[in-house]
Amino acid sequence: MSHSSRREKSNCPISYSLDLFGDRWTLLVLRDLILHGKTRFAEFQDSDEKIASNILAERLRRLEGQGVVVRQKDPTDARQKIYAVTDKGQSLTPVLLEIAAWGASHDPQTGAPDGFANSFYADREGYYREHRRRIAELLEKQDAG
Amino acid sequence: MSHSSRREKSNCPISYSLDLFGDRWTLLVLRDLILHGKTRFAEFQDSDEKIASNILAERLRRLEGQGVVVRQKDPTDARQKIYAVTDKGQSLTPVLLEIAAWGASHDPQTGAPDGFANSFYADREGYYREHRRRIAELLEKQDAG
DNA sequence: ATAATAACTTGCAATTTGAAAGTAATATCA
DNA sequence: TGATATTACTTTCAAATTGCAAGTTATTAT
Repeated sequence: MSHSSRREKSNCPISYSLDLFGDRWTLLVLRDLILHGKTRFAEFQDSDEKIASNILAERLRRLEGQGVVVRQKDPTDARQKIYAVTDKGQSLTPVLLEIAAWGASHDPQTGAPDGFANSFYADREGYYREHRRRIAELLEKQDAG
Repeated sequence: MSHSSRREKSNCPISYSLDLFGDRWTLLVLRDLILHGKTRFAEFQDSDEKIASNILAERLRRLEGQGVVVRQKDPTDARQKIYAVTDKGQSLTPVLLEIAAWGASHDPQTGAPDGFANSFYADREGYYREHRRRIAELLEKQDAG
């Protein structure tokens, strides 16, 4: 009975999206997965915002249930699970980048790289492409390591 | 002590953004303001999701406090307040449209216009332009009425 | 004058969150 | 091999937030 099931029906696509990630933590987990290439439970817990383990577990369960994330066993260590985004999850990249760009351009103390928002706004498609490259590279290194 | 003040500091631009709109209701209010041209307290209450009046009041107060929204008195009726987005608020349009497009493309039962997501993804900048036109037109009609 | 209306506020029960501690399975170390 | 760490969670419970319903206050309409 958590989340949307008590709410009024709405066929608004924004409302649909918010049923899935309209809370603080879900988008931060997706940020770590999609933008930072994180894959382990403990890695999500390590980020600055310090998500509680019970909340993290619940959010990952929901994301998996909605087909946004998959949970695989780590072949090299049976204690660990590998979390990864599906295509449905990957397609949230532009949402995350817009949110990041907005934050970067309005937070006087942003920690985002200099000129990030401007170069993103100047050529979104180009930025997406470059981002894909960066992440592919990052995950490749992880597999190697 | 509500919202971010108890949280760990993070200089992540996404975290900054979520401090402002990382909850269900704030983005729905912004949707109504930015995408539907709503301007009155009662109009926000009328949307399908049925936000409670105390929550709505609190969210509008925060948005005003953060310079995302302004509250003006209606010159023709002293009971009413006119809510409008500032430039900072307007610049959230791409965030909302990305969220809408994602929802529309993944919700089998979306109520979004046919082909919305595709035409948005095909030419974002073009869509932003057209959207600006539509809203300008809409607000003009409201002033006339 | 009287009744509506608009924009809120208040009170309170119910839900959700967050911090801390605990558990189970596996891996590493001495 | 037995003891100690790790990893990914679960459990517990107090505290914070939410959501309804019912006010309240200041206008405006009849």
